Amino acid sequence: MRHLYTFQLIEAVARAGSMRKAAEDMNITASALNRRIRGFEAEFGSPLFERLPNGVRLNPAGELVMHYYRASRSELVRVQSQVADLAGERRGHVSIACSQALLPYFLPEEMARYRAGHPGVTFSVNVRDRAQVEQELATYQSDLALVFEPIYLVDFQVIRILPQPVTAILAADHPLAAKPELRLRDCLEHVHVAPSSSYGVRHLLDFGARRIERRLNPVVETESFDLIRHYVRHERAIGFQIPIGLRPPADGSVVFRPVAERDVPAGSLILGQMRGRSLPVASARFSEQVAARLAALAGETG
Amino acid sequence: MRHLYTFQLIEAVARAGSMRKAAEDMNITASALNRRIRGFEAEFGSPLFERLPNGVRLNPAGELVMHYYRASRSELVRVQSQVADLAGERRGHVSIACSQALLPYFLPEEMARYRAGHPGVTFSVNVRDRAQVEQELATYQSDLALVFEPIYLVDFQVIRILPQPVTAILAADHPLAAKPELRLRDCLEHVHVAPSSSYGVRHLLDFGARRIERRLNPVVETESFDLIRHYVRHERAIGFQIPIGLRPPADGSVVFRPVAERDVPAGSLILGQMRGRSLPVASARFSEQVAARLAALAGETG
DNA sequence: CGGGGCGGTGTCCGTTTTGCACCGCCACGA
DNA sequence: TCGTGGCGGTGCAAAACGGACACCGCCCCG
Repeated sequence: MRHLYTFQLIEAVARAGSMRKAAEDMNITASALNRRIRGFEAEFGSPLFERLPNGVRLNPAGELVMHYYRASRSELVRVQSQVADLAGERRGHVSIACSQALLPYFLPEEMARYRAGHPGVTFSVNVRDRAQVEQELATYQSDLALVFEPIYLVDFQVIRILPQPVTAILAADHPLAAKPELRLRDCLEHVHVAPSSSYGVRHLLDFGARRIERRLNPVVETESFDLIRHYVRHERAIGFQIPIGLRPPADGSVVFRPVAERDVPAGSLILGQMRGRSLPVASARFSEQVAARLAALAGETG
Repeated sequence: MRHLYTFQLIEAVARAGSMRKAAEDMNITASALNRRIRGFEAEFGSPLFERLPNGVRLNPAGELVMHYYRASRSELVRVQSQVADLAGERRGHVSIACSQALLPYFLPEEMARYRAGHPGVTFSVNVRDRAQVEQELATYQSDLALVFEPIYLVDFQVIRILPQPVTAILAADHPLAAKPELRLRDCLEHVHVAPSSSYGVRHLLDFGARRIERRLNPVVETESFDLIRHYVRHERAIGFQIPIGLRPPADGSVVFRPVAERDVPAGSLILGQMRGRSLPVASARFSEQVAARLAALAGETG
């Protein structure tokens, strides 16, 4: 939309940290860019950038303006999607920031189910750290977040919570596989593999271990839940994951056992959005579907 | 702000109902206006107006766009006022839609008190019908509403309520002045003057009268509370008003007596804003001051 | 059946914006 | 210490954009 072009330029400058670089990114000359920025600053009534010897940086006023721009832009695409909706087009786009555990089963199923009813709707899925999620929403890069144990602050608005106990993954012939529920102490005494510390599951495990004055000692530490899941087939190790990311394999070679909640507290899978924002129709509908599904899952187990 | 100029034109067209009239209002030619509108429609992806033989009218898409524009514009002035605020300027503007009863004492006092601390802040006060208030807020023409018995719907967000019993105004030597509280029946048997039916006080009186199967029979019916207040000095009549609009005159010629609440229910004076909107700093601060004052008044009487 | 008001278009022209060349400034490194 | 390269900013000419004017077809109404 052309009426936001100046803001687009401002954003580019803020991102590049220099007018010349931003000008190149936006395929205009530095002088034209410079003039637009100064023009806007004059019209707005206050500078948006600190001029430094080696570039520029947004000042507080600039931050506010950028916030206005992002909100404004997202609001506009919402209006456009509403208009498309009332023209009966049923088109739209949903962007989701999510945790890795949602990738194998939950999200593909939900997206396919939604697309079955709304073939015009497209999706983008961004895997994000539990710490990055809030900013992802705040900068309007994603409409929805579906995250395990997010570190959430004021701007994060919870739509629905699903408790997820930490679950151990073991080979079917692992000695501990006989028990219906595992104690953390037992797990730590066996060879185990764990996600790296930026993940919620690891956070909960570390918390539980500290309580009994023990530490995790993973033989493999990785960012990939996939790797963990497959590793337990090769060495008799214990992996950890949350139920929503797990389905028992057809051959029965791997089994899942909950870790006792008195040892490791259950975490929460949270569906959320940016506080106070009204989502585009497609995102709002999809969010309702997911919320309903989470509610159903909560009903099954609890 | 220049980047919203097209929307300004769209608004003018929507208001005028015709491009040519709007063009005249905006001091450009109809052709230029026409092209901007069509240009925007093309860029936006959908027409905003129904073309009728004798003009144009906003279609639903256009309504949505106008809403976006108004929200966007108000958001921008909010950002500007925030920037002014962080520059320590303490400037700003507060617009209030209010009922007539607030005009003589409450609002002047509150505005003066606020301006004593913030001399850079200016006010606009719009007297509005209790039915018009919501739209006033929804179109961002006023930031705040301070109204007696508003007809409020979803978009109206209540900040604070102050109960206001209907109060009779009589000459000090009126026969009923001897009683500390008046019954509605007694009032109706005397000569009385009343506000016209669009006012909350009248609404409550009518309601009370219907309950005892009587009707108001005012010898003077007027939109002016001032007129009512002064009329009771000239003929021995009973007028009606709410306490916040009344101060006993120094000469004691006129007295106020509450009407029994079992006859006429107390109404509510309501401070509100548009739901979900974040107000400019000045308006938000003023709203806090008024809310605190209303709370203090509620404490005194209740 | 014509006149007046409406939205829309073709053409011209002025204003605005852009690109190019260049300035002064500052940090950095030979 | 003195280039040197990158930075933001500016003067000037060319290009692009948007507005004004004249005019079209349409429809309502007298």
